[in-house]
Amino acid sequence: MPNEKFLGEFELIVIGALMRLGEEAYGVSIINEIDRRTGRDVSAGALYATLNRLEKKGYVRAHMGEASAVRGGRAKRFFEVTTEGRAQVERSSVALHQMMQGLPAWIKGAQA
Amino acid sequence: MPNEKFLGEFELIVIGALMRLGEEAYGVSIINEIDRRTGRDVSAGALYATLNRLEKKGYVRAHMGEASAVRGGRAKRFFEVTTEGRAQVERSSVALHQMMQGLPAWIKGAQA
DNA sequence: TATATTTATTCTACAAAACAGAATAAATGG
DNA sequence: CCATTTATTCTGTTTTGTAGAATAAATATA
Repeated sequence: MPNEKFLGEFELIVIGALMRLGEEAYGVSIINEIDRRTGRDVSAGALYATLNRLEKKGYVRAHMGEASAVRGGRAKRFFEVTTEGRAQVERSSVALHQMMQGLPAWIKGAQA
Repeated sequence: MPNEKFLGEFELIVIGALMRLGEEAYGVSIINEIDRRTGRDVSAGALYATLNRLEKKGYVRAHMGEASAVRGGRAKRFFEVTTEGRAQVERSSVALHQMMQGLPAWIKGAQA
């Protein structure tokens, strides 16, 4: 029984943010990136819950940052997408596009 | 506080199927269309639950079909996307694309 | 060196979405 | 009538999505 599941909508958004941020991806920067790109106001709790689930599933990997805070404050936990995670994004991407491609409501979004 | 929510991943898939099927959209044909396009094996229960939820939110509208079954069997319940529903697809589409556009895992899906 | 401040993550709880399988319904051919 | 066919509804569970309070760790400073 091969991999049968697809990523959820928010999971996709979160992984997208990780991919864009690269090295810089941690809690606050992820929240900001999502807000910048989608106008979505994500709470910390919501984000970490999703991040932890994705980690448990092996789609993202985490590591603690150096204690190099410039101004005070707790250490950061950085995240990156795994190869598995990337594959899942592709799977979901394909499914979504196969279903939506050519539909006006979808295309319009694509070029906005 | 205007409309702040986005469609779920499966909701998007289902509405996509409705848009493609047009007049022909009802339980079984929707399940088949989703399978054809995404390889996803959707159970009747899962589909109707989603359809009903979307109806409650005003994103799809339903009407019973004529009693014109060719071979026996219960009447069909046909579904169509509302203007509101179409707008929601667009909203989700924009958000998703803003976040994913340009990422290899997303683009690859688009042209597959 | 206490403690206020800053930055960030974890915890707790709950609502919504996704999903399966059994039950039920309605139609018709025999 | 009753078996068969086609389709929807019901019931229950798991997974995702979400917020807000609590907690943690670091540093500046009184």
